[in-house]
Amino acid sequence: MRDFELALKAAGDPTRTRILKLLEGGGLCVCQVQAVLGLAPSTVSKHLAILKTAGLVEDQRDGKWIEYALAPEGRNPYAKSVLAMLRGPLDRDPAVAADRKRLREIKAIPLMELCAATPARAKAMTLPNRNRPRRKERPRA
Amino acid sequence: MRDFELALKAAGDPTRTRILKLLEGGGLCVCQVQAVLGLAPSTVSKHLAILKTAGLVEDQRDGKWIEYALAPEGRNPYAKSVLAMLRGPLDRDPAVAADRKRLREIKAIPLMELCAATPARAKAMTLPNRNRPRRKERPRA
DNA sequence: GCTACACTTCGTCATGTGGCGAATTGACGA
DNA sequence: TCGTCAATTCGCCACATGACGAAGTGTAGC
Repeated sequence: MRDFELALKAAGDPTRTRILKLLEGGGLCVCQVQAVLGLAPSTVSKHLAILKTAGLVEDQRDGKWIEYALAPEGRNPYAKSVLAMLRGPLDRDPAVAADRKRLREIKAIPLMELCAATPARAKAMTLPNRNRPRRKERPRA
Repeated sequence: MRDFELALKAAGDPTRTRILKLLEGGGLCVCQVQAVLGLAPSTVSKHLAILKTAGLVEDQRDGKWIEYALAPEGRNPYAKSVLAMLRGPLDRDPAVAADRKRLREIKAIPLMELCAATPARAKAMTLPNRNRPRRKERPRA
Protein backbone atom coordinates (compact mmCIF):
# COMPACT_ATOMS: atom_id res chain seq x y z
CA MET A 1 0.00 0.00 0.00
CA ARG A 2 2.79 2.34 0.86
CA ASP A 3 4.51 2.02 -2.50
CA PHE A 4 1.24 2.60 -4.26
CA GLU A 5 0.48 5.67 -2.19
CA LEU A 6 3.94 7.12 -2.58
CA ALA A 7 3.98 6.61 -6.33
CA LEU A 8 0.58 8.15 -6.92
CA LYS A 9 1.07 11.06 -4.57
CA ALA A 10 4.46 11.78 -6.07
CA ALA A 11 3.25 11.70 -9.66
CA GLY A 12 -0.09 13.33 -8.87
CA ASP A 13 1.32 16.76 -8.13
CA PRO A 14 1.29 18.96 -11.26
CA THR A 15 4.81 20.28 -10.73
CA ARG A 16 6.17 16.77 -10.29
CA THR A 17 4.22 15.58 -13.29
CA ARG A 18 6.00 18.26 -15.29
CA ILE A 19 9.35 17.10 -13.93
CA LEU A 20 8.66 13.50 -14.89
CA LYS A 21 7.67 14.58 -18.37
CA LEU A 22 10.92 16.53 -18.68
CA LEU A 23 12.91 13.49 -17.65
CA GLU A 24 11.33 11.40 -20.38
CA GLY A 25 13.83 12.99 -22.72
CA GLY A 26 16.72 11.72 -20.61
CA GLY A 27 18.42 12.58 -17.34
CA LEU A 28 18.75 16.19 -16.25
CA CYS A 29 20.63 17.98 -13.52
CA VAL A 30 18.76 19.96 -10.90
CA CYS A 31 19.67 23.34 -12.31
CA GLN A 32 18.26 22.37 -15.69
CA VAL A 33 14.98 21.30 -14.19
CA GLN A 34 14.95 24.45 -12.14
CA ALA A 35 15.56 26.58 -15.21
CA VAL A 36 12.60 25.05 -17.02
CA LEU A 37 10.19 25.21 -14.12
CA GLY A 38 11.17 28.64 -12.91
CA LEU A 39 10.98 27.64 -9.25
CA ALA A 40 13.36 28.17 -6.35
CA PRO A 41 16.21 25.63 -6.07
CA SER A 42 14.96 24.45 -2.70
CA THR A 43 11.53 23.79 -4.12
CA VAL A 44 12.85 21.80 -7.05
CA SER A 45 15.14 19.85 -4.77
CA LYS A 46 12.26 18.92 -2.52
CA HIS A 47 10.14 17.73 -5.43
CA LEU A 48 12.99 15.61 -6.72
CA ALA A 49 13.49 14.15 -3.25
CA ILE A 50 9.83 13.17 -3.13
CA LEU A 51 10.06 11.53 -6.54
CA LYS A 52 13.19 9.71 -5.43
CA THR A 53 11.61 8.52 -2.19
CA ALA A 54 8.69 7.24 -4.22
CA GLY A 55 11.10 5.29 -6.38
CA LEU A 56 10.11 7.04 -9.60
CA VAL A 57 13.50 8.62 -10.25
CA GLU A 58 17.13 7.93 -9.40
CA ASP A 59 19.94 10.37 -8.84
CA GLN A 60 23.58 10.08 -9.68
CA ARG A 61 26.30 12.51 -8.83
CA ASP A 62 28.37 13.77 -11.71
CA GLY A 63 31.02 16.13 -10.45
CA LYS A 64 29.34 19.06 -8.81
CA TRP A 65 26.09 18.30 -10.58
CA ILE A 66 23.55 15.66 -9.70
CA GLU A 67 21.66 14.06 -12.50
CA TYR A 68 18.14 12.78 -12.05
CA ALA A 69 16.59 10.20 -14.36
CA LEU A 70 13.43 8.10 -14.52
CA ALA A 71 13.56 4.75 -12.74
CA PRO A 72 10.95 2.56 -14.42
CA GLU A 73 12.67 -0.54 -13.10
CA GLY A 74 13.41 0.86 -9.67
CA ARG A 75 12.40 -0.52 -6.32
CA ASN A 76 8.80 0.64 -6.62
CA PRO A 77 6.71 -2.00 -8.41
CA TYR A 78 4.27 0.69 -9.49
CA ALA A 79 6.88 2.95 -11.05
CA LYS A 80 6.64 1.34 -14.44
CA SER A 81 2.87 1.68 -14.63
CA VAL A 82 2.85 5.25 -13.40
CA LEU A 83 5.56 6.31 -15.80
CA ALA A 84 3.73 4.53 -18.62
CA MET A 85 0.61 6.54 -17.85
CA LEU A 86 2.57 9.72 -18.40
CA ARG A 87 3.00 8.85 -22.04
CA GLY A 88 -0.71 9.08 -22.78
CA PRO A 89 -2.82 12.17 -23.44
CA LEU A 90 -0.41 14.24 -21.41
CA ASP A 91 1.77 14.59 -24.47
CA ARG A 92 -0.87 16.91 -25.86
CA ASP A 93 -1.02 19.04 -22.72
CA PRO A 94 -0.10 22.66 -23.47
CA ALA A 95 1.90 23.08 -20.28
CA VAL A 96 3.90 19.97 -21.08
CA ALA A 97 4.53 21.17 -24.61
CA ALA A 98 5.68 24.54 -23.32
CA ASP A 99 8.06 22.87 -20.88
CA ARG A 100 9.47 20.73 -23.65
CA LYS A 101 10.08 23.75 -25.80
CA ARG A 102 11.78 25.52 -22.94
CA LEU A 103 13.86 22.45 -22.24
CA ARG A 104 15.22 22.48 -25.77
CA GLU A 105 16.37 26.04 -25.25
CA ILE A 106 17.85 25.19 -21.90
CA LYS A 107 19.73 22.23 -23.24
CA ALA A 108 21.40 24.44 -25.80
CA ILE A 109 23.11 26.31 -22.96
CA PRO A 110 26.25 24.78 -21.48
CA LEU A 111 25.79 23.83 -17.85
CA MET A 112 28.58 26.15 -16.82
CA GLU A 113 26.63 29.13 -18.04
CA LEU A 114 23.17 27.90 -17.21
CA CYS A 115 23.74 27.23 -13.57
CA ALA A 116 25.45 30.55 -13.07
CA ALA A 117 22.12 32.17 -13.83
CA THR A 118 19.11 32.05 -11.55
CA PRO A 119 15.78 30.46 -12.43
CA ALA A 120 14.03 33.16 -14.33
CA ARG A 121 16.19 33.48 -17.39
CA ALA A 122 19.68 33.25 -18.66
CA LYS A 123 19.80 36.96 -19.12
CA ALA A 124 22.56 38.07 -16.79
CA MET A 125 25.16 35.79 -18.21
CA THR A 126 27.28 38.87 -18.64
CA LEU A 127 27.29 39.77 -14.99
CA PRO A 128 30.40 38.42 -13.33
CA ASN A 129 28.76 38.45 -9.95
CA ARG A 130 25.22 38.99 -8.93
CA ASN A 131 24.44 40.89 -5.79
CA ARG A 132 24.10 37.82 -3.75
CA PRO A 133 22.98 38.44 -0.19
CA ARG A 134 25.81 37.96 2.19
CA ARG A 135 25.26 35.45 4.85
CA LYS A 136 25.10 37.18 8.12
CA GLU A 137 26.14 35.49 11.27
CA ARG A 138 23.31 34.42 13.41
CA PRO A 139 23.19 32.67 16.77
CA ARG A 140 21.98 29.15 16.49
CA ALA A 141 19.47 27.98 19.04
CA MET B 1 -3.17 17.23 -16.92
CA ARG B 2 -6.23 17.78 -14.80
CA ASP B 3 -7.62 14.30 -15.37
CA PHE B 4 -4.27 12.79 -14.57
CA GLU B 5 -3.94 14.80 -11.38
CA LEU B 6 -7.48 14.07 -10.24
CA ALA B 7 -7.15 10.35 -10.87
CA LEU B 8 -3.84 9.99 -9.07
CA LYS B 9 -4.78 12.19 -6.14
CA ALA B 10 -8.07 10.38 -5.75
CA ALA B 11 -6.56 6.91 -5.84
CA GLY B 12 -3.44 7.92 -3.92
CA ASP B 13 -5.17 8.41 -0.60
CA PRO B 14 -5.06 5.22 1.51
CA THR B 15 -8.71 5.40 2.54
CA ARG B 16 -9.81 5.85 -1.05
CA THR B 17 -7.51 3.06 -2.16
CA ARG B 18 -9.30 0.82 0.29
CA ILE B 19 -12.67 1.92 -1.08
CA LEU B 20 -11.60 1.16 -4.64
CA LYS B 21 -10.39 -2.26 -3.59
CA LEU B 22 -13.74 -2.91 -1.93
CA LEU B 23 -15.58 -1.95 -5.08
CA GLU B 24 -13.60 -4.46 -7.11
CA GLY B 25 -16.01 -7.07 -5.81
CA GLY B 26 -18.96 -5.17 -7.22
CA GLY B 27 -21.02 -2.10 -6.42
CA LEU B 28 -21.71 -1.17 -2.81
CA CYS B 29 -23.95 1.30 -1.09
CA VAL B 30 -22.50 4.00 1.13
CA CYS B 31 -23.54 2.40 4.38
CA GLN B 32 -21.75 -0.81 3.45
CA VAL B 33 -18.55 1.03 2.67
CA GLN B 34 -18.94 2.96 5.88
CA ALA B 35 -19.42 -0.23 7.87
CA VAL B 36 -16.21 -1.71 6.52
CA LEU B 37 -14.09 1.39 6.94
CA GLY B 38 -15.47 2.39 10.32
CA LEU B 39 -15.55 6.07 9.44
CA ALA B 40 -18.24 8.72 9.83
CA PRO B 41 -20.87 8.81 7.08
CA SER B 42 -19.88 12.32 6.07
CA THR B 43 -16.28 11.26 5.69
CA VAL B 44 -17.14 8.30 3.50
CA SER B 45 -19.47 10.41 1.43
CA LYS B 46 -16.76 12.94 0.79
CA HIS B 47 -14.27 10.30 -0.27
CA LEU B 48 -16.80 8.83 -2.66
CA ALA B 49 -17.50 12.28 -4.06
CA ILE B 50 -13.80 12.77 -4.73
CA LEU B 51 -13.57 9.43 -6.48
CA LYS B 52 -16.62 10.34 -8.52
CA THR B 53 -15.26 13.74 -9.47
CA ALA B 54 -12.07 12.03 -10.57
CA GLY B 55 -14.11 9.73 -12.79
CA LEU B 56 -12.99 6.56 -11.06
CA VAL B 57 -16.42 5.55 -9.77
CA GLU B 58 -20.03 6.11 -10.74
CA ASP B 59 -23.07 6.31 -8.52
CA GLN B 60 -26.56 5.13 -9.16
CA ARG B 61 -29.56 5.67 -7.00
CA ASP B 62 -31.42 2.55 -5.95
CA GLY B 63 -34.36 3.46 -3.79
CA LYS B 64 -33.08 5.17 -0.69
CA TRP B 65 -29.68 3.69 -1.21
CA ILE B 66 -27.02 4.92 -3.58
CA GLU B 67 -24.75 2.35 -5.11
CA TYR B 68 -21.20 3.18 -6.07
CA ALA B 69 -19.24 1.13 -8.58
CA LEU B 70 -15.94 1.32 -10.40
CA ALA B 71 -15.95 3.21 -13.70
CA PRO B 72 -13.02 1.87 -15.72
CA GLU B 73 -14.60 3.16 -18.91
CA GLY B 74 -15.73 6.45 -17.45
CA ARG B 75 -14.93 9.92 -18.65
CA ASN B 76 -11.42 9.88 -17.22
CA PRO B 77 -8.97 8.39 -19.74
CA TYR B 78 -6.67 7.41 -16.88
CA ALA B 79 -9.32 5.56 -14.90
CA LYS B 80 -8.66 2.27 -16.59
CA SER B 81 -4.91 2.37 -15.94
CA VAL B 82 -5.31 3.46 -12.34
CA LEU B 83 -7.87 0.79 -11.59
CA ALA B 84 -5.68 -1.79 -13.29
CA MET B 85 -2.78 -0.83 -11.03
CA LEU B 86 -4.94 -1.67 -8.03
CA ARG B 87 -4.98 -5.29 -9.05
CA GLY B 88 -1.26 -5.71 -8.54
CA PRO B 89 0.66 -6.33 -5.32
CA LEU B 90 -2.08 -4.58 -3.38
CA ASP B 91 -3.99 -7.82 -3.29
CA ARG B 92 -1.43 -9.07 -0.81
CA ASP B 93 -1.72 -6.02 1.42
CA PRO B 94 -2.84 -6.98 4.93
CA ALA B 95 -5.15 -3.99 5.29
CA VAL B 96 -6.82 -4.83 2.00
CA ALA B 97 -7.23 -8.44 3.05
CA ALA B 98 -8.74 -7.39 6.36
CA ASP B 99 -11.19 -5.11 4.57
CA ARG B 100 -12.19 -7.90 2.25
CA LYS B 101 -12.83 -10.20 5.14
CA ARG B 102 -14.89 -7.56 6.86
CA LEU B 103 -16.80 -6.93 3.66
CA ARG B 104 -17.83 -10.56 3.49
CA GLU B 105 -19.28 -10.28 6.96
CA ILE B 106 -20.99 -7.02 6.12
CA LYS B 107 -22.54 -8.41 2.99
CA ALA B 108 -24.14 -11.17 5.02
CA ILE B 109 -26.15 -8.59 6.92
CA PRO B 110 -29.33 -7.27 5.32
CA LEU B 111 -29.09 -3.58 4.60
CA MET B 112 -32.04 -2.86 6.84
CA GLU B 113 -30.15 -4.08 9.86
CA LEU B 114 -26.76 -2.86 8.78
CA CYS B 115 -27.69 0.74 8.22
CA ALA B 116 -29.79 0.93 11.36
CA ALA B 117 -26.84 0.00 13.50
CA THR B 118 -26.02 3.43 14.84
CA PRO B 119 -29.38 4.84 15.88
CA ALA B 120 -30.83 3.58 19.12
CA ARG B 121 -34.18 2.84 17.59
CA ALA B 122 -34.58 -0.84 16.88
CA LYS B 123 -38.23 -0.84 16.08
CA ALA B 124 -38.12 -1.32 12.31
CA MET B 125 -35.14 -3.65 12.44
CA THR B 126 -37.36 -6.68 12.09
CA LEU B 127 -38.95 -5.75 8.81
CA PRO B 128 -38.34 -8.74 6.53
CA ASN B 129 -38.24 -6.91 3.27
CA ARG B 130 -35.60 -6.03 0.75
CA ASN B 131 -32.81 -8.29 1.85
CA ARG B 132 -30.18 -7.43 -0.65
CA PRO B 133 -30.36 -4.47 -2.99
CA ARG B 134 -28.03 -5.93 -5.53
CA ARG B 135 -28.40 -4.93 -9.12
CA LYS B 136 -32.12 -4.81 -9.47
CA GLU B 137 -34.19 -3.05 -12.01
CA ARG B 138 -33.74 0.62 -12.23
CA PRO B 139 -37.09 2.41 -11.75
CA ARG B 140 -35.65 5.86 -12.27
CA ALA B 141 -33.52 7.22 -15.02
C1' DG C 1 -49.21 16.21 3.38
C1' DC C 2 -45.80 13.99 7.18
C1' DT C 3 -42.05 11.10 9.13
C1' DA C 4 -38.01 8.11 8.65
C1' DC C 5 -33.68 7.58 6.98
C1' DA C 6 -29.67 7.19 3.53
C1' DC C 7 -26.81 10.29 2.00
C1' DT C 8 -24.72 14.94 1.26
C1' DT C 9 -23.27 19.48 2.53
C1' DC C 10 -21.63 22.78 5.91
C1' DG C 11 -18.74 24.39 9.63
C1' DT C 12 -14.77 23.54 12.14
C1' DC C 13 -10.43 21.76 13.52
C1' DA C 14 -5.80 19.39 13.17
C1' DT C 15 -2.52 17.97 10.06
C1' DG C 16 -0.18 17.74 5.52
C1' DT C 17 1.77 20.02 1.51
C1' DG C 18 3.95 23.44 -1.63
C1' DG C 19 6.26 27.57 -1.88
C1' DC C 20 10.24 30.68 -0.60
C1' DG C 21 14.67 32.47 1.54
C1' DA C 22 18.47 31.39 4.64
C1' DA C 23 21.76 28.34 6.18
C1' DT C 24 24.28 23.87 5.54
C1' DT C 25 26.54 20.25 2.97
C1' DG C 26 29.72 18.27 -0.27
C1' DA C 27 32.73 18.21 -4.43
C1' DC C 28 35.79 20.74 -7.33
C1' DG C 29 39.76 23.79 -8.27
C1' DA C 30 43.14 27.17 -6.87
C1' DT D 1 43.32 24.49 3.10
C1' DC D 2 40.23 27.44 1.46
C1' DG D 3 36.74 29.51 -1.51
C1' DT D 4 33.13 28.56 -4.86
C1' DC D 5 28.92 26.81 -6.07
C1' DA D 6 25.28 23.06 -7.06
C1' DA D 7 22.31 20.94 -4.25
C1' DT D 8 20.04 19.94 0.15
C1' DT D 9 18.06 20.95 4.56
C1' DC D 10 15.79 24.11 7.75
C1' DG D 11 12.35 27.47 9.25
C1' DC D 12 8.43 29.68 8.14
C1' DC D 13 4.01 30.82 5.91
C1' DA D 14 -0.32 30.10 3.16
C1' DC D 15 -3.31 26.93 1.68
C1' DA D 16 -5.15 22.14 0.82
C1' DT D 17 -6.83 17.98 2.87
C1' DG D 18 -9.02 14.57 6.02
C1' DA D 19 -11.56 13.94 10.03
C1' DC D 20 -15.82 14.77 12.73
C1' DG D 21 -20.71 16.36 14.15
C1' DA D 22 -24.65 19.13 12.83
C1' DA D 23 -27.72 20.53 9.62
C1' DG D 24 -29.74 19.99 4.98
C1' DT D 25 -31.54 17.19 0.86
C1' DG D 26 -34.21 13.83 -1.41
C1' DT D 27 -36.74 9.44 -1.59
C1' DA D 28 -39.86 5.71 0.36
C1' DG D 29 -43.64 4.71 2.95
C1' DC D 30 -47.48 5.95 6.12
